[in-house]
Amino acid sequence: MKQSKLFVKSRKEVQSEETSINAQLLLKAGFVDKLMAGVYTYLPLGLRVLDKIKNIVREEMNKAGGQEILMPALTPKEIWVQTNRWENFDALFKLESNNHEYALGATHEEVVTPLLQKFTFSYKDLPQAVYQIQTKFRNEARSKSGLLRGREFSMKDMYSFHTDEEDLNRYYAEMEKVYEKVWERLGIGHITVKTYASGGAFSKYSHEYQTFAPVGEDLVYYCPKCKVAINKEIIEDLEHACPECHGKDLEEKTSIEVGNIFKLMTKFSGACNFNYTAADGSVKPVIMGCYGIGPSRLMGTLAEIYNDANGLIWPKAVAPFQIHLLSLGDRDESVQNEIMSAAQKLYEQLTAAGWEVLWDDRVQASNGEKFKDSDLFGIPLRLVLGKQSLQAQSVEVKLRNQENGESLPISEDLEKKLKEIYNNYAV
RNA sequence: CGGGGUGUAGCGCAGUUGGCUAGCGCGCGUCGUUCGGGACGACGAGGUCGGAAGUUCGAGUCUUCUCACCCCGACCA
Repeated sequence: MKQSKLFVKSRKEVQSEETSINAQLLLKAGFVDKLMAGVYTYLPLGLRVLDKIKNIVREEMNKAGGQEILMPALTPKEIWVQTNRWENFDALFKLESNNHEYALGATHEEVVTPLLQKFTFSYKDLPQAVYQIQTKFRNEARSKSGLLRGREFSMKDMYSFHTDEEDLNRYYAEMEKVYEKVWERLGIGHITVKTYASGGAFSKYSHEYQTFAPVGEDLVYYCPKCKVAINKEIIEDLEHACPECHGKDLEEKTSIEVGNIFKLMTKFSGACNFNYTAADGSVKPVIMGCYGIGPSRLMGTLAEIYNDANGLIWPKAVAPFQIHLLSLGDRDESVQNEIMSAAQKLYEQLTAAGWEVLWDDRVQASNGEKFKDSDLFGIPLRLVLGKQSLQAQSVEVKLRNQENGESLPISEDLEKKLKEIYNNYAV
C-alpha cells in the first residue's frame, strides 16, 4: 500500500489527559479513533492489526474443532429473563422500541444454548463446539485505558457442549493448550499465565489468562515454580498457597485478563431445559463450557507491552505490514526521480513476492517525518532508499526493535536476505 | 456508582483581580526555498469559548444546573 493514499495521517500530539500508553500510541499513530468513552473506530492500519489477531485466534479455534458461526448482537429481552440475567447482569445495554425490549449482546450463552438445543437431540449429536468473533456491548461503569476496557469491544466466544463432565474436562484441557498456543503466536506466551479464578456455583475454579503488564487492572499471585497464578479474588480462600504445588512463594503482579475459560456445567442448559437422550434411553442435561478471548483488548495489550519512546513495536504476527519502505526526498530533482523509480520497482518486486509492504511514497513529506512515522507505526522491517543507498545500489535495512541496520545490495539475493532478517526478528 | 480533574479553531494548549477586535503552536490552502530524524519564509482560511439558566453596564473568566471526557476507587457474570 502506498502511504500517500493512506486514510488518516499520524498526529504529532494527543490529549495529555489520555494517559494509558496504548491509547496514546494507537491514537497518535492513527490506528484508532475514539468516538466516545470505550468506543473506537479501527482505522486502516489498526484494523489490519485487529484482523490479524482475530485470524490467529480463528485458526487455533478451527484446529481445535470449533466451528465458526455469527450470532446476532441484537437480542430479545425474553431469553435474558429466562436465565435471570435481564435484572442481574447490570452492564447489559437495554433498549426499547415499539413496546419491545432488547439487549445488545454482552455475552452469548442466552443465544447459543437455545441454538444448539434446536439441533441437538441425542448423544450422537455431541460433543459440539461453536464459536464466533463478535462485537460485544457492556455498559461499563467506567471504561478506561484505551482498548483495554471498552463498552463496545471484540470478543471471541466459544461454547462447547458435552454428554458428561468427563468429556467437558477432556475438551477443557485441550483448550488450555490451544490458548497457550494463541498467546505464543501473539508474542505474549512468556508473560501470559493461566490463572485460577472463582468458578461460580458449579465448578471449583475457572481459569483466566492474565498477561503481566504495569497497567493491568487485575492483581494476581504468580507461582514461578508452576507458572500459574491465582486471582486476588480467591487468594484468601486458598490461604495464599498455589493450588498446584501448595507452595506459598508467590509473586504479586498486575496483569491484564486477555482470556478466560469456564466450565458452565448445566448453568444454562438447565435454565433452557436443554437435554439429550443418552445411549441407554435416559434423558440428561447437556454439559457446557465457554472460552473467551478479547481480540481488541489483545491489541491494546500488545501496544501497551511492545513499544519504546518512539512508538509501537508490533510482534510480526500482528504488525499491519511486514515492511515499511521509505523513499527519501532529495533536493536534486533527478536524484529524487531515481529514488522514486527505484522504490517503485522494489515495492512492486517485494509485493509480488508476497511481502506486505507499506511504501511511504509521499514526496511532500520531509524525511524526518517519514522516519518518525515509521518508528511510530512499529512495522518490523524498515527499508530506506535515499541518495546514499541509491549511489551504492543498495537499500538500508533495519529492524524496528534494533538500533542499527545494514546496507544490502539491491540484487536477486535481496529478498532471500530480507527473509532471513525478518525471520530473526525477536517478537 | 462515589471522589478528583479537564472542556477555548481540525489537533495540542495559553488566556492574570470580570474590560477594548479571544491568542499561540501544529495542521490546512497558495507561492517560494528546502530534503537522512516531525524543515523555513511570506500571505491566507478557520471560533455558538461543551450546553442551559443566572449575576453584571460588561462573562472565556463569577454563580447554579447539566452534558462529555480523563484519572483514582467500587463493580467486572
